[in-house]
Parts: sequence; structure tokens; C-alpha cells
Amino acid sequence: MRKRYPKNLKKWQEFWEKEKIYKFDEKSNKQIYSVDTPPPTVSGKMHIGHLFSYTHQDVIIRFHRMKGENIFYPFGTDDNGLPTERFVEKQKRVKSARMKRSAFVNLCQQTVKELKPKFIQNWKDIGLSADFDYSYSTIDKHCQKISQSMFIELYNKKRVYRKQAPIMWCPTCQTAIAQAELEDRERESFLTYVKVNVIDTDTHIIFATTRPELLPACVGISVHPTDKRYKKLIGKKVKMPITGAEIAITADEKTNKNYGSGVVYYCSYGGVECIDWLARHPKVKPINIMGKDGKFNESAGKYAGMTSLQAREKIVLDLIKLNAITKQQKIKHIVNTHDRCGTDIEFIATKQWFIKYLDLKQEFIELGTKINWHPKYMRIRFENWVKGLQWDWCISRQRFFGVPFPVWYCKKCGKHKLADIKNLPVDPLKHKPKTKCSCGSNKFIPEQDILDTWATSSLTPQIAVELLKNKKLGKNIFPMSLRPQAHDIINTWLFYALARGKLHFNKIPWKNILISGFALDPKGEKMSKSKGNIVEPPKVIKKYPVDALRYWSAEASLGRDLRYDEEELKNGHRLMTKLWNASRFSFSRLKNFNGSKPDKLEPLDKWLFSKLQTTIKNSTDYFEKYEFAKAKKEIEDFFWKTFCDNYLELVKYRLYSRKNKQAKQSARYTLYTTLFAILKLWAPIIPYITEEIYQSNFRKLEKTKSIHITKWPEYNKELVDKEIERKTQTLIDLIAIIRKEKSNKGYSLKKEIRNLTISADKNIIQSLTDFLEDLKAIGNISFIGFGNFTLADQNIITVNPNLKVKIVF
RNA sequence: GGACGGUUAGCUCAGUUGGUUAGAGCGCUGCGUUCACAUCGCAGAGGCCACAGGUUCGAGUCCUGUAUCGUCCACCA
Repeated sequence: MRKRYPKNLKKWQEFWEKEKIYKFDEKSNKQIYSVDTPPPTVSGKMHIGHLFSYTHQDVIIRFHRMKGENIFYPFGTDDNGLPTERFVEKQKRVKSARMKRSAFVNLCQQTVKELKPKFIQNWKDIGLSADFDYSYSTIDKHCQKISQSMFIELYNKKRVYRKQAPIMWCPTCQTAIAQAELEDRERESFLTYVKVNVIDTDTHIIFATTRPELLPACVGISVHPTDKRYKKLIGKKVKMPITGAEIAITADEKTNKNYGSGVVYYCSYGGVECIDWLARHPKVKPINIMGKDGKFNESAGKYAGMTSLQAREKIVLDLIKLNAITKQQKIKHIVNTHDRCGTDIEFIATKQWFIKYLDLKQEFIELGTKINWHPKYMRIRFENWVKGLQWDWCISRQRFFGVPFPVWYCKKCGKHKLADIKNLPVDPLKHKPKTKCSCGSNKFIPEQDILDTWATSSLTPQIAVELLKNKKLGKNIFPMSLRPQAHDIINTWLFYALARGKLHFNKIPWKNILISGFALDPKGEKMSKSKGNIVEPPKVIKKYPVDALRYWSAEASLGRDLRYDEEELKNGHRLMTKLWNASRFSFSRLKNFNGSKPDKLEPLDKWLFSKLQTTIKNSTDYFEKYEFAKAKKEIEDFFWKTFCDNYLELVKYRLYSRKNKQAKQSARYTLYTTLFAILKLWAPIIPYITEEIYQSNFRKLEKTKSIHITKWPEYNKELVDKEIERKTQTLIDLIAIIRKEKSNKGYSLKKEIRNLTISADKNIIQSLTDFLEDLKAIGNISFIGFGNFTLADQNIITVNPNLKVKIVF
């Protein structure tokens, strides 16, 4: 009777949870393998990319668990800061700016709470073998406490500072952002050429700009010192149209003679280059015309209240009226936008908190070399990023739902007042400092800003370790064994965490980094909401088993992107069916098997054991090197080709036989042992079906509760028998020839061969004598003879130079 | 402009340190099975290994350059 394997998603999940199969044992002495699991953001849905990269880590972790290591695999969620706020605003159709802060924060908390159980269930469904008893949320008290105390530590180390400075600002989100949050976008724009008169001369000068609206903030004009066109004008002043401001023409080597007109005008905070220019011209006082809301302020004169775009239009018109525009050239250029909302960033001067780390760039790079990167080349991406850093890390955000700064400011003297570590976590908006300011005052102004989410999530190694009840153990766990993540957050999560490791402990946070690629759509394009090509695993799981999805995920080489096409899931599905059926067949021939070893193994059984050892060795080595895709291929080849196509077919007659008890016993033992090993090898990749097969067949004899905590198959060198492998290969070659001959003649593979004559050299005949019974059975051969052929003989088939056969049907 | 990675069969991908006729799965074409296999097995067709040079007795594999795709970074106002 045909039978399909059962899909028992819930059943096994509940079993694993109830039996605590993935429990971390704080009391054990076993070697610990610890994982700094990426906390997914609770805003939004799980997508196929999550499944992809989380499967990678889970496969590796399941392997280590079966090797007998004590797995510390906590699970956290990231649920605060801008992404969460934006999600809540959208979901609940509110605007944080129009609400009372406390009401909005409550709404965020409530929304996250509602959403979380279902969200986490998605991760359980994909078979993640994390220990959910060790859970955290980046907004919970535990994380707040760590985040705040680490902030205080850096403050005391003089690694954080607060400063009025031009900072990248998102007018939409109305908050400061960090370099890592920038995203490039291409924009079509105009390069506007503006003519201005040079005072005390009858000449003029033309500068080119993409941002004419910043004219009211213009503080300088530069040309290259060697530019012949303008050399004589250096030191003179120009009179700006509209504002009438008098601006000096300066020489600046950074000016490119060949771009535009070779003249640049600098407007306070128009962009990075303006800030650089200001830094080189310290005597020049910037004019800040951009307000926090992205609109011009009073300093912009009659353009106050306008956005950049509105002002641009207006100013260009005004300049045209004054006949000050000589031409407008259409160009495409790249602008920096905020990665969360796509708004063009602005620079404004505000007070922000920074972590000082630019001086440590070289140290970060060195620290990076102490970690094992899988794949290796991903380290270079990290280095590139570090080398390109040009700002200290701005960690304050003018948002609402997040970890507060544990800071107040003295009303009287303005000094910073930090919370006492033992009182953490604190919310300065709700709590007051326990002691007076050093100036004697007890009146304080609370810090309103919240910490950048990365400032907290960069501490996940500490957050995870401090979940342990046994505090001593924590020291052994840090640095953690593994940081798994995708390549898109090397610049953020990975870099920041490594930076924190340096700043706080002068240590690497993890020994290994596993970088996954992306799941792309069938066309090879990145999945995104705007393209509408996002795939949600919960929906796919309704159609295909989770194991098929995991099987697909494990196909990807380290760090490589993989196209997702639902068609590809059929491969995994097929494998599962095959595994299920091979097991079903095996156990139909293993009734009353009691595990006893035969006195001696038949040659074919020795061969299978020998081949199995190679598979175990290779796949184990690959898993050790985090190369799960190669391990998978190794296992699959052995299972499908060696075990199913060859061994099972060859052993059937022995399993059915009633005559030779010894040979049958050898077959039964080999079948049981090998299939069990195969199942274990597959377990990290396809945990559901392997558990199903284990429980319904092996559990009777094996004591272990779950296949996922059985012992990983061990390579046994003594079972390797190259001689028998060589001999058996001859048999397999011969069988292939027989099958081919039958196929060519259009016969059934079961067609009887009346006489098979073999002509071969002595060694080969020797090899084959061990397998004559096997050969007869699989080829349905009545008689096998040996002899030499003469030239007169017909229908001679050459298997290889040393082996020829003649088949008579 | 810089860095990294890719470019191998119609499709998705393997190809270890350079070594004989380049592999798998899907798809396609035959044939055979339906008493493990809502299938499976066997056989077959299909590749100038992106392109051009070079090193070598020998290059998909190493070097140089070009093209192209992807990602990240930097950009000129």
C-alpha cells in the first residue's frame, strides 16, 4: 500500500518543547557552543530571507548539538526605535507627533505585545532549535539595564560626549541618524549656474550648484588656487543676489577645476563637503537655515517656512528675475537618503550624544582579523566599511519609543547627571536623580532623547550572556562561539557589536561569524515591498513541508545569494518522500530486529559501511567548516545513489531469503545501522521528517528521546575497506552494463538472462566471486560462467579494458 | 571612481590543491517498472565553462585585461 509521510508540524514542535530537547544546561560540564542570535524586528512579517538565514544557523547549531555540545541558543526580538514606531503608526493609523508621548509609548508597547506571540511562532514553525526559555526583547528591563549601564561605562571612560554639531538629520522622521542608516538614491536634478558680481571690479564669477535654495546660508566661495581663470580674483568679495551678503573668494585645493564652472559656493550644512569646508575655514561662522522639521527658519529671510524643494523653486525664479542664472543643466546625481523612509537627508546643528570611536578604526580592523569569517571574503567588506567611516557614532535619536538615556542636566549649572548603576533602568522623564548635583542644586532637566536601537542591539552578546542564572558561566561564554547574520547588516549590527566589544572589553565578541546571502526572487532580483515580490514562509508552509524549505535554504553556498522559486521546493519534497519510503521499506524487512550484531559481515555490507565512513567524514568536515551546502550534497549522494539505488536493490534478495540466516542477519544489521546514520546526518537540515522516522521506527531500540540529541555518527577508520570498495565498484559497473543492455533491447530490467559469460583478468574474477549471488539476484541471471572469447564470438560487451561480458537472454 | 562576489547544459547550481572524454537535480526524448517510492529506475540529447590575451607539457581551475550582473562604499559643489 502506498503511504505518504505525515506532516506533523505542531506535533513535533510541541514534543520538542515539552521534552526540552533544545534546553541549555547551565550545570553541565560539556563544551558550550553559544550563539548570538539575530533578534528580528517585531515590526512586520517574516519573509523568506529570514527563513533562509535562520535555517543556515539552525543547521550548524543542530550539528553541534548532536556532536554533544551544550548549546546556548537564546532568542531575542528587536522591538523599539524607529522601525517599531513607524510600524505602529502605520498599523494603528496614528502620528506620534500629534500624540502625547506617554500615550504613544503605551500604544507601541501594547502593539508589540499583541503581535509578538504570533511572530515568534513563525520562528518555531521553521524548526528553529533555539531555547526559548532564554528570551529577551530589546525594550525589556533586562536590555534597558544593560544598555544604560554600558552607556554609563563609556561615559566614565570618556568615550561618549554630547556636542552641538552638524548632524545628518531626517526631516520626515525628525531625528538624527547615523552614517550606517544612509542609503543612496539616484535623483534627477539641475545643475544651476549662478552669476554673481565681484565687488570693486567690473567682472563677475559663475558658480554651479544643485542646491540654489541654500543661497541664504552661503558663507564661502572657493576656486582652485592654480585655476588661471580665477586666480586674480582670490581674496576679493562677491555680492550675493537676493541677500546682498558679501562673501570672500577663497582658494581651496579640494575644488575641482573641471566640474561645473570650477567655482563652488558653500552653504552651511549643505552637505558633507560644506561641513568639511567649514572645518578648513574655522573663522567662518555657519548660518543654520534648516529647522528640525525640514523647513527653513527665520535666517532664510523671506523663504522661512518653506521646505528645500519649495524654496528651490522660489529662489530660482527670483534669480531669473535678477538675470543671475546663466544656464540650468539637467543631471543625474546620487543623494543620501534615510534608509527607513527614503527622505533626502539634511544637515542641521543640534546637540547630540556621540560615541567616540573614529580614533579606533585601525584597532577595529585588527580585531576583525581575530574572528573566523565564513566565508572569509566577507571580512573585507567589513574592513571597507571601517576604513570609510568619517563620523563618530551619533547615538541619540529624537524619538519616543526606545531605551532612554540615563541622564539629566542640572538646571542651575548645566552639568550632566548620570543615573547610579544600581538604580537602572531609569527613565529620566519619570524618575529623578537620587542625589543632588555637585553644585548643590536638585533641579534637573531630563534628557528626552532615546538611544539608537543599534546602541542596544550592538550589545546582544552581553544581553544574551546575562540571561544566565549562573553568573560565573557568563564569563566562559564570552566571546560567544557564533554570530550568524546576513550580509546586509555587516555595516550596522556586526560592526557596532564589534566596536562595543573593543570599547568595553577590548575583546572580540564572537569566535566565528557566519554570513548568509539573500533570498532573491526567481529573476534574481532582491525582494522588496515596492516590487511586490516578497514571499512569506507562513503561507508557503501551508503548501509545502517546512523541511522542503529548509532543504532549499541549505542549498546555498556560504554567503551566496540564492534564487527562490517555488518549483525548487519540489526537490526537497522528493528527497523527503524518498527518505520516508526507504525507511518504510527497510523497516518492513526489520521486524523483530533486536540490534544484535552478526558474527561476520557479508562483502556487500562491508562495502556499504566503508562508503558510509567516507560520507560521515566528509560531511562532518564540511559542517565543521560551516559548509552546510557541501555537507548536504555529500549526504544526498550517499543516501540516494549508494544506499537506495545500489545497496537496497542488491540486498533485497537477502532480506527476502529464508535460506541463509547468517547473510540475512548481516543485511538486517547493516540496513538498520546505516539508515540510522543517514537519518542522523540529515537531521540538522530536515528536522521534522527525521524525527518522524526516528520516533516511529528507531525509538523502540534507541533510548534517546529525540533524534536531535542522538550522537552524531562517528567516523570509524577501521570500517574503511578500500579493497572491498574497489571490488564492489567492478560489480556496480557490471550491473550498469547489464541494465543498459536490457534497456537497449527494450527488455524489462527483470528479464531473465540465461547465461552470462565473463572474460576478465584474474584479479577481477577474484573480485567478482564474492558477489556472484548478488549479481545473479539483481540481474535475474540463471547461470554465470567464466571463459575467454574468440574473435568469432558475437555480442561481446566491454565493461572496461579488463572486463568483457557476453549476455544470452 | 573604489572594494568584494558572480558569469559553467533550456532552468537552479556543484566543480577541492591546474591533470585523461566537464557534473548533479529539474525540464526534454526514448524504454522499463507499478509488491519501498501519487513514483522510481535505465538510457539519450543538450556545454568553444562570458570574452581576449598570457603562464604551463597541460587551464573551467592560476595571472592580466575587457564585458556584464549583484552588493557595499565614495563622489564634484
